[in-house]
Amino acid sequence: MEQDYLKNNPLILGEKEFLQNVSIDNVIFGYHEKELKVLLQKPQGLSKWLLPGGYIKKTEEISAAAERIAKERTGLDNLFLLQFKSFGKPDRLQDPAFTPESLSKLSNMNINAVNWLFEYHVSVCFYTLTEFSKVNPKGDFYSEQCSWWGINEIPDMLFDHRLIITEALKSLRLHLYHYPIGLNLLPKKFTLPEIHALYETILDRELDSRNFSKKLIKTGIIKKLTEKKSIGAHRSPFLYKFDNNVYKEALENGMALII
Amino acid sequence: MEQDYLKNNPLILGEKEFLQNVSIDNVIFGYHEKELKVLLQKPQGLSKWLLPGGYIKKTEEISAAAERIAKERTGLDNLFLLQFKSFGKPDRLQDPAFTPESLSKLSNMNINAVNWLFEYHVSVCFYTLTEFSKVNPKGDFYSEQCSWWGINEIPDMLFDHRLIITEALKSLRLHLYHYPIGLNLLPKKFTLPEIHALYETILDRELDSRNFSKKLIKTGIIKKLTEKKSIGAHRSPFLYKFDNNVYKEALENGMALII
DNA sequence: AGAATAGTGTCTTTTAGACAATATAGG
DNA sequence: CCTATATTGTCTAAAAGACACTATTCT
Repeated sequence: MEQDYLKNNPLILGEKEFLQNVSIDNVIFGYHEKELKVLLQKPQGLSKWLLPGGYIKKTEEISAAAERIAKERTGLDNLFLLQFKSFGKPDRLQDPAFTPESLSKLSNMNINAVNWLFEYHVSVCFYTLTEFSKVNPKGDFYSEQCSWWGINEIPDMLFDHRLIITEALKSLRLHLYHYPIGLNLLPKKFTLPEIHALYETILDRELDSRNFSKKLIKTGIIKKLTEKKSIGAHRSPFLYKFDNNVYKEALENGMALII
Repeated sequence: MEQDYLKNNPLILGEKEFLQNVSIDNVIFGYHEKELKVLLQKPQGLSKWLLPGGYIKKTEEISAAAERIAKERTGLDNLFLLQFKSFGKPDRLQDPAFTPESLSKLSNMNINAVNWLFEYHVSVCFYTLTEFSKVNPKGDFYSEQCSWWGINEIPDMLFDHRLIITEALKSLRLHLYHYPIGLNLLPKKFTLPEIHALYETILDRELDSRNFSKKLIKTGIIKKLTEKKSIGAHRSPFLYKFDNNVYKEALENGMALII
């Protein structure tokens, strides 16, 4: 991991290897037991937090760059990243916490103010949603910390990264009405209460369980199994699984789920 | 106009003034009398057509760049441009029709293969919709032609510009279900048959006129006037206008219009 | 009067939304 | 038997969708 990041280190490779004036930022949402969180990093020596982001190699597509960056910077793999918006303002990267001094200290290199990293970068942003209890995010070489933050408790962020998170959340919620989610998020076999809680958490509002089940089942996207899940006490709920064909079709062409 | 473009000419100013590896492309849809068209340019000496696009100055936001570029390259002003997607693949700009020779000929300058213009550019794309009968698009200094093309008769396009048009059209159609359109497109006072035709044209399908009117009026976004429009023969339809407050609110927070 | 287009109403089916009692498994 | 949770049905209101006749204006 660390080797990977050093091997691809923009501070070392610089503008020979990477595109200039464009960058990638990933908003990685994590869900677990009715909690929606977002994965953030804190560079050593800086006081603010950062989205896991990076630069695009001259040889790769932007979507591939987003995946590589997510892996290198957090250790998370096989994320289903969706591009949602690009951000570009001349002063995006001007932040009192991000200076040649802080960056020099962080990297143990001599970074000066005309370094390309301080230039105006247009950031192409992606978001994804994953199960955060199973994954163990690892910060990279430069990150002092890499951790999940509750969506309502975002710490002080560098640059315009708070805005980017807000926009990503908007996109995620809009997405929910047109496309299926949950495949990479719930266990292969899951219960109705589980997927119900997932939707409630993302939308941050209550959904009538009777109406929710009716609608979701009517889309044909989930199939009831004969098995039940045995949880600690009381009644064991039936298990369901996604119908892969319907799911794939809905991902490509959209679906109507008015919840 | 020509002076403006020369003043801002990327071929002359180059990487000192503009961001590298990022560009803007605008998909300008035009509507008039049941026809949906898109504005394309053909550079002198090239055999393929191009979206009006350009580069971002180091001092401007991407949205401002999109507006400036639209104006410089087509003469169109006050367009309501919406960012819809960014495109980035290493070989995006590799096209047998786009070579140092063709560009040299086009610009009367000596452009060689290592010029920054041939590098991998991530294109941030915007689209807009305008009335094409009122506007007289002017090509810029480098464009031999600048003209409207029917949405189903797109000519041979340079680079990935055909894909960009396809994606823009998808976005426009999706947009139609969530946001109002027409304010910059129809005359201030318009008739029900006119706005009906507009929606039918964009969606490329028939909409029952009775149901369409009912739904549109129920949203409160249009108001009936007492005047009628007199068109050549037969019955004169009533005029309507948009309710500016409702329209603005719907633009910001979305609306439900299931048509 | 006739032709062409604008404008509008009703019925049926589907969907949304509100609402709570019953069934079941584990203790 | 008790408790906690899963599951499911009905009613009403609203909306969607199918459908065609009447009104008006101009010629």
